[in-house]
Amino acid sequence: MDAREQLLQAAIKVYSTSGVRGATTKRIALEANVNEVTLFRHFGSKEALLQEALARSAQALFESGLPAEPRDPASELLALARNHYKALWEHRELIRVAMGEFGEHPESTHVACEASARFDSELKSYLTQLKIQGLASGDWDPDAAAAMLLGTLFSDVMGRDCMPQCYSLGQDAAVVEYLSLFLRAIGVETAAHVRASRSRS
Amino acid sequence: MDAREQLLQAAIKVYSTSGVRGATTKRIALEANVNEVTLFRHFGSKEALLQEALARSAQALFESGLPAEPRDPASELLALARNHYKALWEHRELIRVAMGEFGEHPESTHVACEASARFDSELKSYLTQLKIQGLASGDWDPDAAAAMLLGTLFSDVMGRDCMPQCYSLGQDAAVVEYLSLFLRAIGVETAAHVRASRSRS
DNA sequence: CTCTCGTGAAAGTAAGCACTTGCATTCAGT
DNA sequence: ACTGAATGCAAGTGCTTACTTTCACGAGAG
Repeated sequence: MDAREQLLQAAIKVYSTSGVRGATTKRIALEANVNEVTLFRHFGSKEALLQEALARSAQALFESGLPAEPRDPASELLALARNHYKALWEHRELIRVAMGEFGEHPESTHVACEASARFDSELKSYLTQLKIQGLASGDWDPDAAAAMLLGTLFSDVMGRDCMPQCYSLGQDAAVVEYLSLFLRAIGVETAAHVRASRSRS
Repeated sequence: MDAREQLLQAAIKVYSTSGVRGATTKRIALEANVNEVTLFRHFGSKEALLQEALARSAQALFESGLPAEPRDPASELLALARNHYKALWEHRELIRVAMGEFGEHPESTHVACEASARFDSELKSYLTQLKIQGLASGDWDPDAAAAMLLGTLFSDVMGRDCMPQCYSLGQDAAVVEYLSLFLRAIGVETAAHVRASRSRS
């Protein structure tokens, strides 16, 4: 196995549970089944290793998959919500730790923030299109609406294992409920679509 | 000044920016304008100090102020949202750091989680009452709705300084928009109330 | 005046940290 | 068979950490 690759993976793993200060070169090397010296031979410093590992992880996190032209908002948004939720869930420890270290190491979270912002802006233009094409009704703000949908998914993921007593619904059922509420909020008609897909889960 | 009190305050301050590992006894003592030895004389260990400081902070964070019987849902919920948002905003660094260390020190976040859960459950029963009394319409789940409202506020606070480019609206305007969307989602009639109060901000 | 109590200052201890050095081993390419 | 690159291992360096020990000082209570 490639020592370099194993070190990168081990680095994210250890960082995800313990942060920058907790991710000691010893622990990373141990996790990678590699000698600690090898770490320095490949990356020069702990900081360089973490930076490379984090940048790589942040890359693949966000994919909206939203069409430029809305056709069936209910099901398109449901697909978006499900995919985004899943991605968030799988990286929740990493996200939590990275957010916690935003105060001290803003540069390391910067990549992730930018990716997330791009995602947010795609959703905004989609929602704006919805209003223009008359597929949604009411006097709401697309920026606020996008923040609401993504924020709801985000905080479900963040909260679900810290305070499970707040989440009586299963994960997919919750996502479907969120979307149903959201569609009513932005005045999208066919809530029946969403209800139907609930039984699929 | 009381050395003990100054140490407690300094502890939260340093912890909020650097976490457990970053909050060294030296830094805390310096921030408190107190000799490092005094820290140990009062609290015995760094861990004990942090535990006491965090427990005290978590206490005062959540106050719903929601009436048991809903009378004017739109304005009652707006007041709730504004107060909650303000409380979250003031403690955002602390919350971020504590969340980031949930993986390693779940016990220290436990107090905060419980307080937050109590808050959530108050909102849930309020929303359930809304449905029972016919002040809200539609087939929505109170648990999901509560998670949606609180989650939206929470993630606005968490995201606003990490990715400001996503938040075009000011803070109060955003809260008002969120609430307006939320009221439509749960089918509460008098959105006019909320719109009117927007100009107040 | 004295005694105690809270504090500061300086020094030290044992452990852990990132990182280095030197040498032995293995293994692929020629 | 020889070379060179990648790795492991043991030891060590200089710094920081939590925490201790010792001594000195000042104020308030008896």
